[in-house]
Amino acid sequence: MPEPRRVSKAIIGRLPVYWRVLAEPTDDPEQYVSSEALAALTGISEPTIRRDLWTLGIKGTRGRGYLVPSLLEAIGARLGVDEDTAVAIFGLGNLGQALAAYPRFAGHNMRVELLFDADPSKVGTLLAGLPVHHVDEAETLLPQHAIDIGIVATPARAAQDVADVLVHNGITAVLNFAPTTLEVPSDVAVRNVDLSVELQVLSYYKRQLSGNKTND
Amino acid sequence: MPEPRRVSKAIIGRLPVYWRVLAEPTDDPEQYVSSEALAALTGISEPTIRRDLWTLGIKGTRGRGYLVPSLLEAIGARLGVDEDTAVAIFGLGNLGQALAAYPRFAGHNMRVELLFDADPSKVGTLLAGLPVHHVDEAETLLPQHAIDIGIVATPARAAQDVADVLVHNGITAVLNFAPTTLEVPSDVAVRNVDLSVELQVLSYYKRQLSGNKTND
DNA sequence: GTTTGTGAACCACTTCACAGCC
DNA sequence: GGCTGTGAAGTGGTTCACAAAC
Repeated sequence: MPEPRRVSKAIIGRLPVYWRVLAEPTDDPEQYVSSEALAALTGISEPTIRRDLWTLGIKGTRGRGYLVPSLLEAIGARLGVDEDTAVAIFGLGNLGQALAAYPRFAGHNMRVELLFDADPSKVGTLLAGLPVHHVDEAETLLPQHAIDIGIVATPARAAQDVADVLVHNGITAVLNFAPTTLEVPSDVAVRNVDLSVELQVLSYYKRQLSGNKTND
Repeated sequence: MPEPRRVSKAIIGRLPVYWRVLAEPTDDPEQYVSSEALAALTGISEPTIRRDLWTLGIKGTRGRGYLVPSLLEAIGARLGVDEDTAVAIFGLGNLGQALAAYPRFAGHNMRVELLFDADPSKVGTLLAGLPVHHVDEAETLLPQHAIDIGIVATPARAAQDVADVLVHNGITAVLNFAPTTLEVPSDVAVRNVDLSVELQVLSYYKRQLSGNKTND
């Protein structure tokens, strides 16, 4: 029996959140979790949770909830958390260095495998135990490593060039921290994280909220 | 004349992107920009752009497009980019330090004003020209500074406590980098940036894309 | 009693398509 | 000819509400 419906983009964005709260080790490991309990932990509404799990073909038990281990297993399988994922980071300014040292890669079967920068004074140094390569070497190094995800942490002006190299080497998943829009073929997935965008959005809501007691 | 329709959440998320490409200094400053040109620069579809600007009450000129300076002005006013915004950062690990040094705050009339950490060895040191305070001092220091946005860059286990302090001191905008769901009153805006979530989503799409050469 | 499962209704957002104006 | 303005249509996603199952 295949799952009843197509797994939408919105659901994919929530799966890691479900996985995060379920994978968290608790000192009181409950066998079952209800949509109500999950809603409290994730901030996602109960009906949405039930609909999501139903869409994924995950079966619960009426009166009890969903069996936690099988839930984790099903969601983890969707996300491919058991597969090793290799990451290359481009741009080792403050942010890139922080990313290279990010401790949570390991807990997600992900490992940083290649580091690139354009600054000659950084090339050849070690960062988090890895050598820093010049970005011009990417064209030769990327094919030698089976990189799954490219992280762009360069200044905006360099980001498109990096994206082009990634695309040229068949990488289909890009996490972009540069404040610019990357142009890539439609078969490449890009997620943008732009601090300025987030701050401006918050700035907007802050103004709305401070002057206005009514919500939404 | 007020705008024809309510400005939706989706539109607010796009405004900073419009603003980013429009504010970028170009060596050939065109007077007018069409929805087609904006679409090429932002990756947002033409009909969506026209609808967004119409919703904001921004008028274009048929046959020409939108006048760039007035567009910038109107969008900037919505976002409140001309108002000074003060930011406090909690948690000065690799990420927090990178954020404290982030150069783009200034270009957005934002300034980092308070730094907090729980590590006594960091307290009292200077970071990006600012003294690091112990997080326990937040309760007294936050009221003394008119902080608009709180940034949470602590480990997950400390994040909720920080959020509680922020809420208690009337801060209504929070940018959360900790991999956890913050519980806040409904009149507080929270934006979550979780690296693990982004990577897992990309991991999902990468698997979808690599096995499937046919376009969607 | 509790909690899932799920069609139907609802709501939000995007796109169409073309009239209106430059 | 070029591009905006906008009602109408379409699509996608969320919530309702209650029957079914434990």
